[in-house]
Parts: sequence; C-alpha cells; structure tokens
Amino acid sequence: MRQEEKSQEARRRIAEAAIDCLVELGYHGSSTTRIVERSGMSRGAMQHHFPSKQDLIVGATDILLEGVIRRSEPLLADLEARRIGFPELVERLWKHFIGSRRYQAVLELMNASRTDPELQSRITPTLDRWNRIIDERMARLFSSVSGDPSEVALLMQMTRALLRGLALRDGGPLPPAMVRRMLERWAQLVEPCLSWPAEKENPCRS
Amino acid sequence: MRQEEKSQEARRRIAEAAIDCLVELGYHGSSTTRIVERSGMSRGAMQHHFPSKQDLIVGATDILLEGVIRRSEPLLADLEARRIGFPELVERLWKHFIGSRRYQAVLELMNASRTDPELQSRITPTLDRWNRIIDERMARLFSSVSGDPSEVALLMQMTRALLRGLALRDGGPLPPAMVRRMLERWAQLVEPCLSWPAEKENPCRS
DNA sequence: AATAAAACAGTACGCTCTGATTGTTTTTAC
DNA sequence: GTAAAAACAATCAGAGCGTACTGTTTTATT
Repeated sequence: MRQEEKSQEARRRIAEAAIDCLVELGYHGSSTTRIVERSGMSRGAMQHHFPSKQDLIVGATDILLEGVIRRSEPLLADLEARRIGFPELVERLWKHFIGSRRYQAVLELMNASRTDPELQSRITPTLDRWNRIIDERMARLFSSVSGDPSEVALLMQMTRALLRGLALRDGGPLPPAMVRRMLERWAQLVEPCLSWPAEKENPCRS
Repeated sequence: MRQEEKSQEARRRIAEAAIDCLVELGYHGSSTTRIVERSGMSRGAMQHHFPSKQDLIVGATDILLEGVIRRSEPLLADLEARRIGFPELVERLWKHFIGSRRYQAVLELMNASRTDPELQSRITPTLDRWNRIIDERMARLFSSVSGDPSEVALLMQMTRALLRGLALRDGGPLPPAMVRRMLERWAQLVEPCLSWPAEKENPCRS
C-alpha cells in the first residue's frame, strides 16, 4: 500500500515539527499554527491526521519516545557485547539521550503532563517502558555487591534522576565541563557498588 | 505608611494566587483570569499592581524565591549550631524545599524560562543566589577529604541536581518510600567524601 | 473506466486570553 | 477640608487559538 506509507510519512513530518517546536518554543509556545507552518503542511492535512491538538501532542510523544527506545537498542547491545563499564554507560546515557537536544521536548511533555491527566495517561506507560528496558539490561550487566537485586535498580533510578536534574538546569546554563565532572564523579561513587557477574568483586563500602 | 503595607499585602495575595495556580494548573493553565479569581481581587487591582502578565509572573517568582531564601536561613543556622550530618541535610533539603509542594511552581518557572529569555533573566540571578548561599554555608560546614575546596561545591551541585530530578518525576509518581531510600543511599555514598573541619576524617575512597 | 474513500487545502467561526480604558472608592498631603 | 494620587472595579476591543466545515486532489477498488 503506497498510500499507507505516504500517510505515515505525513504523520511523521508533522510530529517532528511538533517536537522541534517543543524544543525551541516550549509547550506553551507550540501552537498548532506554528507547528503546521514549520512542517510545511496545510491545516487540513494536520486536521486529517491529528483531529485535535491532544491527538497531535500524544502522537508526537509516541514518536519521540518510541524513537528513544528504538535508538537505545544498539547502544545497549553494544554495552553487553563489549562489557562496558559504568562510567562509560553514564557518559553515553547523557550524550545520546538525557543530555541531547531532543530530551528537552521530553522534559516539556513530562512537565505538561503533570497538570494534564489525559496527556499523563498516555506518556507514563511509554516512559515506564523505557525505564524498565534499561533497568532489565542493567540488571543483566551488573549485579550488586551486596547481593540485593533491587540495589541495581535503585542505583539506576538514581542515575536517571541525576541526569534529569542536570538536563533541567536551574540558574545559569551549566558548562559542559562541569557536567562532565559531575558525571565522572557520580560514576566514581557508584562503581564500587556494582560488580560484573563472576568477574570482579569490588566492595561497596569499606 | 498604612497604604504602603496594604499595597504590599495586595501584591502578596495576588502573587500567592499565581503560585498556587502554577502548582495546580501549570504554567500554560495559569491565565490572569484564573489567578485573579483565585486571589479574590478584581482585574483592576491586578492591573494596578502588575501592569502585564510578565510583571505578574516575575513578581510571583521574586516572592516565591525570596521566600525560599528567607525560610532557609533558620534551617541553615540550625544546621551549623547542631553540627548536623550530611544525611540529615539531604533529608531536610528534600522535605522543606525541593520535595515540597511549592517547588513545583519553581519547576514550572524554570521550565518556562528556558524558552522565555525575559523571564530567564529575572529568574536566574535569584536562583543562583540561593545556590550560592547554600554552597557557602556548606563550604563552612564541611570540607573535602581530598583537600580540594571546589569538591564540596561539586557535591552540593550534584545533590541539588539529584533532588531536582526526583521532584520532576518521569513516569509514574515515585512512592515516598522509594524517594527516602534514594536520599539515604545518596547520603551514604557522599558522606565518606566529606569531613567536619577538625573533627573526624573519613577517607573518601579506599 | 467509474466510483468510493482517503488525503490534502483553505476558510470561517467561536472561544479565551491579554492589555487597555474608563469610572469609582479610599487614602494621603497640604 | 479639599485636592491629588493611589487603589480598586468593571467593561471592552483586538489578537490568537483550536476546530469545524467545505472544496479539491490523489489513491484504491471493482
């Protein structure tokens, strides 16, 4: 069906324009007019593919987060294959995902969903899915020196929270060098708590 | 001047209503109409005290953040007087500030300011001031075992980033017990890197 | 080839928001 | 006590938004 793929391409174009608008103009600056102008489509096209603005935002959210999940597959696979260490994992998580330009759109959506139940009900499952995927992979890669399996998940949640907090900077923009220092320091603090299964055994605390 | 304090009281009432709206409705749900309705004042009163919406938001921001700074004074003083440890500091920072209901308004403003230069130029200095105040107090309370004075500031920045990331939850709402676990774990990881000046000397790394 | 359906284009309408304006009350100053 | 200024009240106009609607083109079906 050639029409099917044309249709999907149109949906994608509009959704990408919406994502760009979220990054550059924020949620409350992203009107349907500006989004459709940036996409190069017509109002009618948008109306056809996304009957309401909610549908548009939700559609853009799905494309955005699905893209995140899809693009994280090869990175995670590479991680497992090369037995990469925790510091490098943190660095990549920052570079490719949470520190990336597109994540600003995710932040906008997460923030907007706090006071928009309908949006929240659509965002939460996808977000949780991504978190679960990463947690599962991590649990396979690392294990806690304390023997508690929930320990790895806890540390991963903390890692995500830290990176999120860095992406949503307060005050002046954090210089990249400062960010790098924090990521390194964090990895340094956490690494002794993790061990590669049946490889090395670092004690977590003296 | 009795008029002066009446005026300030009116300003405060409207600004507080704005803060409440930010918490409950988010930035893009906080119209001047809803804010003024919640404040119990009239449009004209608001118009008088805050000529434009920008003025209102900026005014609310100042009151919000000044309140944060003012309320943190006794806590910091208590901290110094009682020589409280790092875990308790983290817990209080969360309980009274970053984990509090009002901080959701700060998050809304920080997020909005990303794509609103004028708002950003007003928010950044106050936010930086708060950060500097805390950093300075911390530098007085703790010192790094490595001897590097910038180390304490780095760890405080990381602490703030982590708490910020927790306040801006992704996915489903974090259960308080999980938050507490993370805060405890974080304090556990960082504490060995800090020392009370001329009291005890824990090595940071084995 | 003919018909139906999907995709796309452009316009118009109703609504809400903001900022401005005009009028009224209260407070301060002389 | 009176005049001026500040504070407050109420209404209005303009702009921008989302969406419904009508018309046109393209694609799929038979």
